[in-house]
Amino acid sequence: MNKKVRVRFAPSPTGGLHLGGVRTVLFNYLFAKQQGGDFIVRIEDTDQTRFVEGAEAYIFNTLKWCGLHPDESPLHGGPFAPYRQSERKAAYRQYAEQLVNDGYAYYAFDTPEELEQMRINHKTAENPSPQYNHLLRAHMRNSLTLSNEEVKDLLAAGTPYVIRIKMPLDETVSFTDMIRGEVVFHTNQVDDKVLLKADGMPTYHLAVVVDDYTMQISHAFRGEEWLPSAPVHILLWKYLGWEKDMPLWAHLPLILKPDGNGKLSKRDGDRLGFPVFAMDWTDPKTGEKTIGFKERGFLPQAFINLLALLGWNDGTDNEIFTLEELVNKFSMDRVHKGGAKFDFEKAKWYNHEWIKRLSAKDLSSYVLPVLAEQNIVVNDEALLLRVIDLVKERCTLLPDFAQQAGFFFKEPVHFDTASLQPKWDEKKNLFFVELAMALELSKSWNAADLETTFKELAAVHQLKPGELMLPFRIMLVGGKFGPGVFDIADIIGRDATVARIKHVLSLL
RNA sequence: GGCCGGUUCGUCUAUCGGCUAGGACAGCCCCCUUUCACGGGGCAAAGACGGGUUCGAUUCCCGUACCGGCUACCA
Repeated sequence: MNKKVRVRFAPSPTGGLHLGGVRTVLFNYLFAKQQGGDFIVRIEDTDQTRFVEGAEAYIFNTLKWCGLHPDESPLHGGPFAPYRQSERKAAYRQYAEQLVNDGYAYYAFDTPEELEQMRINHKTAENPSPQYNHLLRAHMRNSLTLSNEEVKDLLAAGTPYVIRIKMPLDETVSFTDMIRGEVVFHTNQVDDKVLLKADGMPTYHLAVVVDDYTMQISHAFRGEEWLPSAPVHILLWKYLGWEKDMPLWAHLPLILKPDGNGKLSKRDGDRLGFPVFAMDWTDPKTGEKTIGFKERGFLPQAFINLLALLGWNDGTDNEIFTLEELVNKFSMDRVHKGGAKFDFEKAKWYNHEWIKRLSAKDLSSYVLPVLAEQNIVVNDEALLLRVIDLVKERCTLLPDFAQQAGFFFKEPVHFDTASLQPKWDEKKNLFFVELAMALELSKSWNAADLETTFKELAAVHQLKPGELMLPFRIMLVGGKFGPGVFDIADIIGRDATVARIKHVLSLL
């Protein structure tokens, strides 16, 4: 029997969503949609000390921008509500206690100070991070070392305690990862993770198992950093008696720093000058703002595309995929095992490709705001589309449209006369004076005729068109950029063309 | 330190035992273009190391090295 595919993305609302997070969402989404399954978003907010205002809303805004719509979530509702772990708090304790009763877990009364002391006492060169494990638990204050009476008294007195899993001795825990195959752990090496915290909240370890079970999750995909705690989760599935319902696991490779090594972090983006978060994120406490891919000028299509290809490919040379194509072609067994260093240059290339591919019409809603930044209001849509088609191949990021398209709608504020000055002379000046006159009188107005007029006049003045084109360009657009000059003149029209020539002439 | 994972051009990657090791980004050169792009062509660039298994290993196995992750009452 095949149970329905149900996957979940389970972020904790502690800040902006970064590349790796979005990719995890994406792989979940692609898998779910391909299998005709459900994509669930569950908020893992069991650590109340790390709660960050606005982070949850940010996550949903990001998903919306990416076009990855959840089937169930705290925002969208669903049959397994609530989807916030903080709102499911009451459910976890009974399972933790059931585990204690069944001998799979125990109460631990050690205070944070005692734990710290233990770590200091047992820390050696060979063992820099002592764990609360099968050896050390014998020396700590817990229901394994204390008598039943003592435990009862402590509990009755309201002494703070946590519930820890009791890792079995000399056992082997293994599972088959969809990406990595068989992974084996030895229980002696795993510590007694806290399941239920002193504040009554579950830790991730308990919550993820309980919720994945209750929400009937069929496949659980998460970052590779979770691999070491997998044995705890596997054992919990077993101890809770749910083994046959355990989801299939896949641990996704990490996204690494472009230089050096290590996991990509927000800091790396700041340091190297590229976004790491999907969208702008402002920390409500510090007011610190971190730029996102969206605001940096990426198209969601490109963002999704580049993320998908970071660790996955379809086996062909194709690198450009729509979301729909990804849904069709994605497969977990083609996901890489190794981590990938993030390359911002390649990321930009994806965006450039998507700008070139999208129609002017599709691009216009992204270009309009860029132009509005420069106080340009476009009310001629046909003109806008024509301009976009003319310049889009020159735009890598959306803000590039400001320079490439702005001068079609507004006279440049700055003219690069410095590039003209050195080679400027009276002959050229005269040419442009006459060009302005000729253009004012010309009967037709199109790129081809403009070019003819221009070249004929150059011949009359015994000047090479080549040395006049750049000046002309600078007069029309302000600098050494933009599409063909005659196309520009054609579009901006007679009045603007003549006015800009005269204006720059007056500057020289 | 221990445990787990990983290792093909600078980077992302193809290869499911036959390879003259392919593609893409970045780099360099040429053509197109009297801006910049786009487009076209080309150059340079890789299997961490050592053992096996095999007619044959980048591909399978083992070891070593290196890189990464984890090692919290954080996720």
